Amino acid sequence: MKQSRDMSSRLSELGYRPTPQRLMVVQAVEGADSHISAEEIYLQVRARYPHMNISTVYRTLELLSELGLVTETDMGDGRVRYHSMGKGHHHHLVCQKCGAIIDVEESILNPLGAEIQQKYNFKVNMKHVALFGLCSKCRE
Amino acid sequence: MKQSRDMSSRLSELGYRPTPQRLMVVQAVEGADSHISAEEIYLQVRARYPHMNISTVYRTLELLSELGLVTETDMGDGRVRYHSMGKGHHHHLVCQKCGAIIDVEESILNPLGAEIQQKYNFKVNMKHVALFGLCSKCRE
DNA sequence: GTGTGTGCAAAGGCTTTGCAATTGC
DNA sequence: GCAATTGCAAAGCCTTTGCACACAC
Repeated sequence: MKQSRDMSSRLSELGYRPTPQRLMVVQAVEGADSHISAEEIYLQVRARYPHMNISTVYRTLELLSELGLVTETDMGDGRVRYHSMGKGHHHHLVCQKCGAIIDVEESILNPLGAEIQQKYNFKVNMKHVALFGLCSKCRE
Repeated sequence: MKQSRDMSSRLSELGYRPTPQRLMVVQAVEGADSHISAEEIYLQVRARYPHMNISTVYRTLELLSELGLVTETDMGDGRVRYHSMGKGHHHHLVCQKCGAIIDVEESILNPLGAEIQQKYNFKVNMKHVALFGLCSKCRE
């Protein structure tokens, strides 16, 4: 997995050890179809490596997040979800009724971001956007 | 307070008792300058009514929220904040560095909402939007 | 060796729940 | 009187922290 190798070397470059635990967390994040929670990562990694500990998962995610290698998004369900920066990002529409999560192309928010930057001198973090509402099914 | 009277009659209309506890929670939400947390409401109400209990606050807020009388917003700090629907709403820019919360006029999101509705048939809940990023001070 | 990283267990913060007692209609 | 509502205490959920051990360099 090329991405993981990148992350691995990225870690050593920055003076962090690319430990097996860290690499397994990285792989889980990169292997996930979509945003993945700490617990999901934990369960996935633990299947291969039973000693894995949930605090290590959290600590690794915190580190990766600080380094800008993964993003954290709160989908409104009381837990944080993680996503690999390397995979390109997009935004999310979260249905408040059925919980469906719909991915949205990134560019759709650009005009809004530009306007907010201009009017409020506020730089919107475009890696961290979730909008809530009602999906097509639930609107019927 | 006119709003509170409205809420009070609203509650009885719908078959819910306008108990003192509920009315005090309503007043606290309406009296707040901005979004207020459950704990802030609790402390405020308890100052006048020492028996008040935090679970009653949560239960009341849940009810008010179901009835569409207050909105819940997660500002990304791990707790939910509440806002009276009667006071008109706006959106928020939350600085990820200093935590500042900047109010944004509601209309700024209208074009985006329209586009999402058209392209994804998803109805964005415009009462529930917070965008994260860096405020002007922290960008320097 | 020395500092970095891990595992474990415990605590932390916010929110929810079970249940008996109380209240309002 | 009866259902709705409250207070209390306990639990629940996700996440963080303290500390001793283990590991890498």
